[in-house]
Amino acid sequence: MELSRRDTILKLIVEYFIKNAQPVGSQTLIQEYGLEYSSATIRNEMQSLEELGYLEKTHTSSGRVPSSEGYKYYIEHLRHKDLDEEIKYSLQTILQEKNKSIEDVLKESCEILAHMTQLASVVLGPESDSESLVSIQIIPLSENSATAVFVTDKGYVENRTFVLGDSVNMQDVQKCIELLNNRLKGTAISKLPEKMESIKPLLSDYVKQHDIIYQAILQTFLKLASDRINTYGRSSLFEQPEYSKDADKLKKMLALLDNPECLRSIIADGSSGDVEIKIGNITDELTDASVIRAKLSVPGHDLGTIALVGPKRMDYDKVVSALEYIAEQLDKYFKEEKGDDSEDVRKE
Amino acid sequence: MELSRRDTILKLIVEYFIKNAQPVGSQTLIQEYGLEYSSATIRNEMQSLEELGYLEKTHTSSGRVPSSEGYKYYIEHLRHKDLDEEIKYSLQTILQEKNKSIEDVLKESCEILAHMTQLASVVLGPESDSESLVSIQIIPLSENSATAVFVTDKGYVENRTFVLGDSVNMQDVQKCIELLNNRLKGTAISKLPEKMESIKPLLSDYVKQHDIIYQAILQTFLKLASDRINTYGRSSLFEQPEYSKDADKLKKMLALLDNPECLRSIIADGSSGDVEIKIGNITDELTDASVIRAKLSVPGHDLGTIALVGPKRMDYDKVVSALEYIAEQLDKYFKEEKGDDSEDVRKE
DNA sequence: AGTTAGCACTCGAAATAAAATAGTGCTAAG
DNA sequence: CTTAGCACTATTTTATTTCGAGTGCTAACT
Repeated sequence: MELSRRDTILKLIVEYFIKNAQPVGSQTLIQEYGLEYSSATIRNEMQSLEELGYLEKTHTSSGRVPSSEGYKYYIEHLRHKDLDEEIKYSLQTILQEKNKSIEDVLKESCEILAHMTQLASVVLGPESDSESLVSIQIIPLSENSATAVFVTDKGYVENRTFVLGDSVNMQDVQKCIELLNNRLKGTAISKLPEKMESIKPLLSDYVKQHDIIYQAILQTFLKLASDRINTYGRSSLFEQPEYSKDADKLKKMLALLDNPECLRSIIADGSSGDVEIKIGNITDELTDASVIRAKLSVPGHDLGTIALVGPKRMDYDKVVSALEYIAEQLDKYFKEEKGDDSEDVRKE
Repeated sequence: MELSRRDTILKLIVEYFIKNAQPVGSQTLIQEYGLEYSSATIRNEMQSLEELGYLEKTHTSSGRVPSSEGYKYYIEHLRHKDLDEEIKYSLQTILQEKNKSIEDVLKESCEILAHMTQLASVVLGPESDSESLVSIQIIPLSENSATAVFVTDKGYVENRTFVLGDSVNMQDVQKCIELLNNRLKGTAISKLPEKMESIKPLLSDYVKQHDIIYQAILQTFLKLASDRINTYGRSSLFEQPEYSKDADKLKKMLALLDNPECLRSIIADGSSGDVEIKIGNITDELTDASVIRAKLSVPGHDLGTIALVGPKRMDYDKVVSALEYIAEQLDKYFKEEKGDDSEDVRKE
């Protein structure tokens, strides 16, 4: 489909700006892309586009820069939608590996993405009520220590070491773990801390140093139930002129990436399924950053969320295409692999 | 002990510069610390100190700045050596918690340190030949997946998920793990990959899809044997004027922190025991950074290494005192806790 | 009616010049 | 040995100029 002159100009401005991080003037557009219109015509179109809210000026006599609305329009109507071959190939390799936990697949995909897009990426574990405890194992390490391993149905593992001595002994820990295994298998990890509360009396009848052990296990459960969030490619952000030229902005951005709660609140909300995009005004502090987010799931199963974070000026086409590709491939993979078992999966 | 006039002046210059990141002039010293000597006298001393190699000038008519030698002299002869109460208290809380793996204790200590000193901190796991495999457990997650958990004697846990299907079945994985458990218990994690090689033939007689499983487990072993390295408080570095005013320097620093191999090579070498300090010329790129490192161990047992990384101008007194305190407390803790079992420990 | 050449005008960035500041080193006197 | 006094130096700050990329508008052109 042929684009209108106006759309062509908007598209080129967005793409030039994404690439060069410089406001775009009418002259530039002609030189760079050999547009057939005169600079005055282009200026007129630019003026209209500005009135429509798609472009902005940094000062009275500067070139134009896309507004948040401009990016949004670009993403919806103008982007190419074809995924960079290099990214596709890299992701393919990772997504097709069997015997890897989803955790690891998402992690590695995000590393790739961060590297290829020069943005920071974030992986947020699945919601804690769609993940349940499968088993607790106790493994003696030496005469005086043992580690307890907690495994969830998503293949996530958490562990806690007990140093035995006057205050704690092996039998007690073992009894305790046995009891918990019986009582807690299949419990959603978000429910573990409260269920633990109800088991407390039982424990105290049964085990000598119940309080120390109880506290330790409760802590582990809290950790298990809290969001697992990891970031990658922080240092990629240096390559972005927005940040390499403005230390303060970079600082705020990295502060966000270092703050799990805040990051979570930005990335977690929103519905499952499609790729979602927030342009500008990510937080009160970060008014010119963007977040692109994909919540990955197979029907009824939350697999976690991945997101890319960076300056408002980012290659939306590339990022959106890549995230869509990941979502699609994971979907395909689960349909294939599970096959007829899928019934069982959906029941949970 | 009274310090000589020269030492007093050097001490004050180092401390002023550490605090304010500004070259120190004779006038400043008088105003700030009420020194009894005239500015000319101080200038003369400064000149001598410069000739001795302890001070430097940034340009002909600037104030003085400590040289690497100057810092070294300060650390050896002039620092206060008393640990900040706040740091001490925070560390105490962490170091006294029982039932926590060393891994976690070091991690949390480093987080505290990074925060309190405004530096980045690094934890490097113990050397891989002083850590051995204790057990492998296989835990079914659902009809078509299972996770294998690998535990070391230091309480470190690694895991790998197997998706069952056409290519892999439960019996095979189970048989495999059983075999490995029998053969590999007690093996140093650095030796696992090569020992695995020798087991390969056995496996192929025994298990159908040995190759896929073999590869997966080998990968896990490699991961287990590779250095575990984590960094904390990267963003603290922004508070340092060295980095907030020089994006390029910051970039290089963060690149180092993002590069596990390079970081390892800087932090890992050197002997066990004392706190070691490298001032300036950390890498070819980072000529004005410093690293302070403490390899923590109980006799015969490497517990890992922690390090603080930052600009050459850092509060050496605070950092060294804190690291010494951690080393000392861990030592005490292990002596207490292990008690008469210490014989057994030393044998390994 | 839509397009374009021409031109005055705007604002920021880069270059230049001037002033202010914080320091040194040296000399000569106390 | 210490220090007051002073000439000298380099950086930082501030002010001034110049330059250029870009706009908006008007009037002519197709």
